[in-house]
Amino acid sequence: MTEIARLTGVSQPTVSRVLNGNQAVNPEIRERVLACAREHNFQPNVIARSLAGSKTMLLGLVFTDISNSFFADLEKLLEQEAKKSGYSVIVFNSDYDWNREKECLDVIRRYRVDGLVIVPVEENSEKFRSQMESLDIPAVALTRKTEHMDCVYVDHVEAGGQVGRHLYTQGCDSYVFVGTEKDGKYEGFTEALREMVPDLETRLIRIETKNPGEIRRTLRRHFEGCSGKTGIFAYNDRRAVQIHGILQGLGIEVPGRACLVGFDNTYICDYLYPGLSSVAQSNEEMAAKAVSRLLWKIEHPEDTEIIKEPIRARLIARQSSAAVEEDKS
Amino acid sequence: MTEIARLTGVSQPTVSRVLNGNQAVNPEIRERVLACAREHNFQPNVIARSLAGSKTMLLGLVFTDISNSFFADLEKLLEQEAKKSGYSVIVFNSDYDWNREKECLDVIRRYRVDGLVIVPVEENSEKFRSQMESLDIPAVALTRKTEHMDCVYVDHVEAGGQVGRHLYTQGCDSYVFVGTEKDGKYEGFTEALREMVPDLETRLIRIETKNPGEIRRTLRRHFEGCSGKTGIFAYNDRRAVQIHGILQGLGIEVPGRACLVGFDNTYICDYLYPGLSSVAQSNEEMAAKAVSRLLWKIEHPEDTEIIKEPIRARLIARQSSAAVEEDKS
DNA sequence: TTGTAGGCGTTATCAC
DNA sequence: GTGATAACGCCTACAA
Repeated sequence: MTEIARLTGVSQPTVSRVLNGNQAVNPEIRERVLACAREHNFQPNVIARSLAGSKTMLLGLVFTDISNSFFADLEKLLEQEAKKSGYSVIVFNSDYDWNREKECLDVIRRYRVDGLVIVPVEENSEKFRSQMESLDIPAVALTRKTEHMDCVYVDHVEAGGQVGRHLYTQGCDSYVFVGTEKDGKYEGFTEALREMVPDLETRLIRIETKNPGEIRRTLRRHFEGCSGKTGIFAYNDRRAVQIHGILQGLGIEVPGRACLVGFDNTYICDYLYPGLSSVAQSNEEMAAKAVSRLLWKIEHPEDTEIIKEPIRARLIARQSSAAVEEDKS
Repeated sequence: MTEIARLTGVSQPTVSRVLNGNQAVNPEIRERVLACAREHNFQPNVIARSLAGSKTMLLGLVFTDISNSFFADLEKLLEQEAKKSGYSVIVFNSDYDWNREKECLDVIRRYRVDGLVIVPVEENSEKFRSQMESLDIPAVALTRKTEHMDCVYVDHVEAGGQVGRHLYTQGCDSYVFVGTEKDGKYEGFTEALREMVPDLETRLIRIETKNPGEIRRTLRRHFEGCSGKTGIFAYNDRRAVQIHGILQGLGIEVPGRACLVGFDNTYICDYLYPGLSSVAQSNEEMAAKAVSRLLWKIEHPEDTEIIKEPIRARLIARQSSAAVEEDKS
């Protein structure tokens, strides 16, 4: 910048004014400066600007595991949204590990980012709460419902309910949930079913293990012991694909004997045969809401209100949970 | 920092020395300062440090599309590697678009990152070359073989050869390549096959479209017209899964009538039924080599040598390309 | 409209 | 060993 000032024979602040479009500058000088800047492909030093201005134009992004394509997709969208307002993102992975998460937050503090979007490892632990408080940076939790800070998340309970009603409607009379008990999807799933299936307890099993052999044995036992149609709900598509493969190996027809529903609605749903029903979360919406809320907080630090923004998911039904066998024309 | 100096009754530069472990400081003062820093959970302002020191401890990462899980995986590994040396990463997506790539590079320049890892949109175009030159930052190209700059990439030609030989060995007598002609995998695949199959031209088709209907028709026609075993090689797992689904829909047994091989060896390979053979690129190795090379260049700016680092992939054979039908016990 | 002066939070280079 | 002092590149007054 000083260099440009020297070359154009004006003072450095004048160059600054021109480049920032501030105030009024002599049109002639403006042109001269702009030309020179273009010629040298001048890019202002954001670091210096940050130091002087106190805004870094950086957003910190902390994921649990960006190699999970669901988060990868979010990162892309968040970056896009941030870019619209001139922000760049600095990205971290906590690997579902508290200590790493803390390390990430420390580094984030060192960089004096203007805001933070985080997928917490343990969203409602006291540890996390106090860490976020001591951080004291505008922040939004993504994907998880938090009590003590702003959050944008998909309503898993409601989504689980959708899946429960769907599978019931497809004529299923026994059910399998693949995932953990603590999952909101499980809660919503079972709640919805209980309304229609009085003796649900005897008709529902839950599979938590990831061990293929164990899953295989459990499913075989299940299907040997019942003749009706079974509705299977897996907590994500990855899991659903695994179940799908195991069912094929066991010779259980989908959707003939088992209706299968996944979660995340990833590309694989269309590629699998039969097409995998899945619950679509609108990542675009989540990313947009998270960033816009964050920017608002950055610009209005006085506003300490905590906003919880649940986003409704929607079930995309495909052949894997169709009531009738599709024709293969 | 000044604050800590005030609280501990020493000068600010002294605090700096303590915190950086520089030089010799009075042990007593050292302890006092460290204690105070810990108490206030002091994190040095990297921005200011960058301005003064001229190192930002930032690496720029430019991907074509991080929502592709292959790149997402790389991002995670790159970040891990960078972190080992105290670097953080600032992440961009070019979306396979020249202009966006240029925008990313501009922003990267503004942040005065110490180094850059980039997956180029068009690795050997003149445009890209000149952009990288004018950037004038230590940089390494990832995934693509570049002539004018350092690169770390998987040897696709060699990998394609492995697949060709494998499918031939499995007893295939006709072949399908799914992907573009310009792909190194195609080159290696056909070269290897040509050595063993004299009339390859009549036994090989290539599918480039992503349209499921078109693919389906092409494959149906192919299998109606030949009775032997067909080897199918898809340029990535995503594509392979699609083909896999279409084959199932057509009632073509895998690996009975068709042997299928994908590329990237993603999680899905184990989950699919039958398990999908695939080529594993060592992302760990790529990430580690890219970062270590980059750090070396950062520390030795005088070294202008260009190093090309091809990495060998390896074929992971699973049931989808097994010579014999597996037993379903 | 433009230039001068001071400061952002560090590091580095001096004297003391 | 330690404390002044001058950068680093920019922004924001304020003065001209």
